[in-house]
Amino acid sequence: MQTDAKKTDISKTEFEVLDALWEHYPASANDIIQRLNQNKPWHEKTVKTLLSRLVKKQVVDFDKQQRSYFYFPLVERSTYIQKESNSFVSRLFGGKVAPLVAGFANSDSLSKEDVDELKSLIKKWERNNG
Amino acid sequence: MQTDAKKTDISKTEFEVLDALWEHYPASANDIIQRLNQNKPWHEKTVKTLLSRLVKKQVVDFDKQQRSYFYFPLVERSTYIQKESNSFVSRLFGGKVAPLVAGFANSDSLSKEDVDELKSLIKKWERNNG
DNA sequence: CATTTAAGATTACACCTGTAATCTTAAATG
DNA sequence: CATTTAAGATTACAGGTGTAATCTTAAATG
Repeated sequence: MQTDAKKTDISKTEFEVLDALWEHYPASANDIIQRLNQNKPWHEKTVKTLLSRLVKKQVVDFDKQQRSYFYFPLVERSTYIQKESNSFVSRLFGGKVAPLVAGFANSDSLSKEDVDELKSLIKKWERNNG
Repeated sequence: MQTDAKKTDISKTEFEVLDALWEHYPASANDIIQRLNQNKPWHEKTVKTLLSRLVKKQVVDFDKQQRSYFYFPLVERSTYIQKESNSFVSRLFGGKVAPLVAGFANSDSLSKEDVDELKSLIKKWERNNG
């Protein structure tokens, strides 16, 4: 059995393409290009290159319909996000998420909504673990 | 006036070297190498290359003493960390930190200490903003 | 059916990265 | 002073990345 823990990193631009795909799929390359171009003026060829790379990295696949492909993600956004978050918090905060939040609090980047949501999920955590 | 917003990214390995420097500085290359080698078996040459790249990126500088250099960081860890955190949370969570914490809660990656610290900083936030 | 599109595949290319090895040269040693 | 270190500078080198342009070719069109 292969270790298979292939650290297939997704680059920042690849992530943006993947994110547009997660937004709605299956999607043709043109769908994705249109969605992306509402924010970023990326060349069509660039987006297609990124799609190919995502396919090669086995994080996206497609169904062939006539001449064009209909892409879909092979990983869930939540899964990917969680992995990235863990890795980020490990690298910069020794794995503890609270200091990250503290940084936001200290730089006035914490909104009332954030605080409300935090309070609510703490309450939930305490119901389950307290 | 130059835009100067030069996005000089620091790579992951560069960050590890910088982190060892933040731990204690000024420090000679050998100091840093020793500190790093308690965890990672990096070749001396590799660490020196990374130090040079950090200097070129103007995030580290040094004072020359005899034959060797004494390095020191030009950016504060907290500043760097905060920038990276903002950028990360923007990219993956639309800028809201609470959903990131929610992810940790849902994957059982939230410890009692985390929760206590979160409660305490929420209390503080409410004293200042509530 | 012949020709034009247009989709994806292939190629490009400079810079970044991880990971060192080799080169220079001033300082330490004998 | 001559020679050996050893510190940093320079060079290396195979991927990865951002950003496309060109090539192939099946499908749409006339």
